[in-house]
Amino acid sequence: MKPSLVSTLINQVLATSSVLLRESQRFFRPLGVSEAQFNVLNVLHEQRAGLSQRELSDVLVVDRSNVTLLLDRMEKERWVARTDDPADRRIYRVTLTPAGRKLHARLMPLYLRAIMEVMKDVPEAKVREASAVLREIEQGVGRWSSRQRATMKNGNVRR
Amino acid sequence: MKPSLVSTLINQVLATSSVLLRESQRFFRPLGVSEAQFNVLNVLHEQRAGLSQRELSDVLVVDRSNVTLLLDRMEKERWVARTDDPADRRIYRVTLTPAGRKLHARLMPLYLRAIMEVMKDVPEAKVREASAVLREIEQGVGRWSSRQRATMKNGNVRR
DNA sequence: TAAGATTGACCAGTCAATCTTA
DNA sequence: TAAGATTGACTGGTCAATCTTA
Repeated sequence: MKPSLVSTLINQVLATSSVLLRESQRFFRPLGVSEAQFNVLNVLHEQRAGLSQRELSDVLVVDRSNVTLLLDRMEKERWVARTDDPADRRIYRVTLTPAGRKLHARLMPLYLRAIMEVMKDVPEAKVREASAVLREIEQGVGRWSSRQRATMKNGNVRR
Repeated sequence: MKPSLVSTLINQVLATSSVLLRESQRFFRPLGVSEAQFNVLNVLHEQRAGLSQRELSDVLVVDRSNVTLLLDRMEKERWVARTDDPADRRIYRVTLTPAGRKLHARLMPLYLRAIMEVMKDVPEAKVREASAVLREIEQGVGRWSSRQRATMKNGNVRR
């Protein structure tokens, strides 16, 4: 495998995602939410019982500290609620409010229509294939990352 | 084509890129640069004559205003230089300094080794295929975006 | 008029340090 | 000790407005 090929794919992933992020921001902005907030709506919509902030940060692949600020803004808009967990007082259960559900119900069809429009020329088999490769990359990065951390912990010796 | 399939791929692109960004930040940080700065080094390395900030923002797919700040920090480290364009006084030609080239030469092999390690189990054909699909998505988004802008300009009438 | 660069206000992400509770 | 949430300092991204030059 040639390094240039691999490098091209990595760059392509980053470029595509950067374009996706930019356009989805432009798409959501006039609708009153950010792309990150839409993700939160999506995740919580599937989790009627709510999630802890820690769980949210894992699903969203962002730092815990960032979830705090994201939820602060969404709580101010009354789209999500932090309620105390009855069993563990360290934890908030984060849930959608009725307003949050309503917002999600309004945005989802618009979003789906837009991405179907974008992808209408790509055959289904290719879509499946690409998803699978990306998943492999994600896992590869995960393995690489844990190996790195292990190396660091062991003292990172040079000789 | 089912919307859920498309939606899955989009989410996968965003998740993979988010993991890539996070890990490459952790990778570059101890080396003294950010991921965005490494990209700048890469782009300028291929362009001995230098680029305007506008051209840089197009290649990097970021806003012009952001290039200003990025270069401010890199100029302070003496990795890049802004020189006046002899033909157009509005423009800076941005080039790598010798220190910038040296840094690039030091980082590139480390980076290539890391991504080869990450991708070593993915067959070459799949890598090519995935690149192609992502390129199609990127183009699809581009087309969608221009159509949106055109619609906005025409007054965005409801009836 | 338009195009390149900058500035200011904002959102989103990271990390390191701290507080509270398990 | 460890885990969940928060805070503060920082980078990186967007947009809108402004300044200078074409």
